[in-house]
Amino acid sequence: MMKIGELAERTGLAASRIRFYERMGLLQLVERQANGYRMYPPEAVLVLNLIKSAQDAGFSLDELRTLMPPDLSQWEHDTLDQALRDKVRSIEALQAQLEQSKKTILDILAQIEAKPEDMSCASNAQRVLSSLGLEGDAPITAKQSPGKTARRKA
Amino acid sequence: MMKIGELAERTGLAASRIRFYERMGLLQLVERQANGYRMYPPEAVLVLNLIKSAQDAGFSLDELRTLMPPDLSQWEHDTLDQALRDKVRSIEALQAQLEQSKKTILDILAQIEAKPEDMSCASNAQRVLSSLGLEGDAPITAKQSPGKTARRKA
DNA sequence: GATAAGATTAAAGTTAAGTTTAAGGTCAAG
DNA sequence: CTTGACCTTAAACTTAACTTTAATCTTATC
Repeated sequence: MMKIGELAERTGLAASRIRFYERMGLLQLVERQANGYRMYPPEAVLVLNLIKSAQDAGFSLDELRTLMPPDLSQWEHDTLDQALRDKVRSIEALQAQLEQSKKTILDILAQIEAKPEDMSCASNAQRVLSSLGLEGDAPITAKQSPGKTARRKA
Repeated sequence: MMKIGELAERTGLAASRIRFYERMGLLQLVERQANGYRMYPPEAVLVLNLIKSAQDAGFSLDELRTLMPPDLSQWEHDTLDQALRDKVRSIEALQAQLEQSKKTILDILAQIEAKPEDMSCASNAQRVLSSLGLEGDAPITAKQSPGKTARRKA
């Protein structure tokens, strides 16, 4: 059993962040001493690292709250299983999108490099902009729900 | 030349968002009529679509503000070029990270599937958790700056 | 001329994921 | 018995990227 400072040190998370996760219902794995101090079992390190990994994998805290087991022994198998499969699919979607973004950027770079010596920057800019196929999404009908992807890394 | 409503329709962005971009200094490409209405040239569609694409590629509005040309003809070649190259690198970093996240999740799935018939859910949870190499980052020295990656798609 | 659609503004609200602050308890060491 | 490190809480603050609201003006249409 350890106090919050040690848990913070062992996970690399700020103590405030650990308390925040507890408030958000993500970390039930905690007891209180007589003096009010939080005491954590060693598994709390695993759980917090799992939370970190899951966040990096694109899970929001909100998603995690519905998925994380309250006491490490109540994993709801089917829910969890489905969520993991969903997440793999959404990671794959993001990967595809990133690949596309990368291509777009590389295209832009190529276009810029390919600027004719005698062309003005202004014309080149026009040329580059117009040649990118940035015609937009034709927002004719409904917006499809975008699906969660990656968080920014704070 | 078009009014904001048409530009909104043509780009799929809410008018409030277009005004917001202007306030943020991202869209100088706008004039005012005698009545106060904003009027946009057709290129504004290109610029906004470029902003959208760049956002999807992981540029923050802040980054974009320093990169977007005020009038389509002042691209600072070297700055822009470098920013694009940087962004490609950070996209590649995010791709690698996503690949890792995906592997982790697939590992977890495999572990869950591999649960021995006679093992309790609790023990299986323990087994899965402990076998993931979630040992944390050994936050011994400094935090390296994480580098910008992808935005969430709103 | 009334109504409605669409434009304007400033200012306030929203969400996520925390951090920071203020005001205080607890505990080991000297 | 005081100092300093570490713990507690509630509440306020932060940042990004917008949206919403409220109050007003313009323009086109019936």
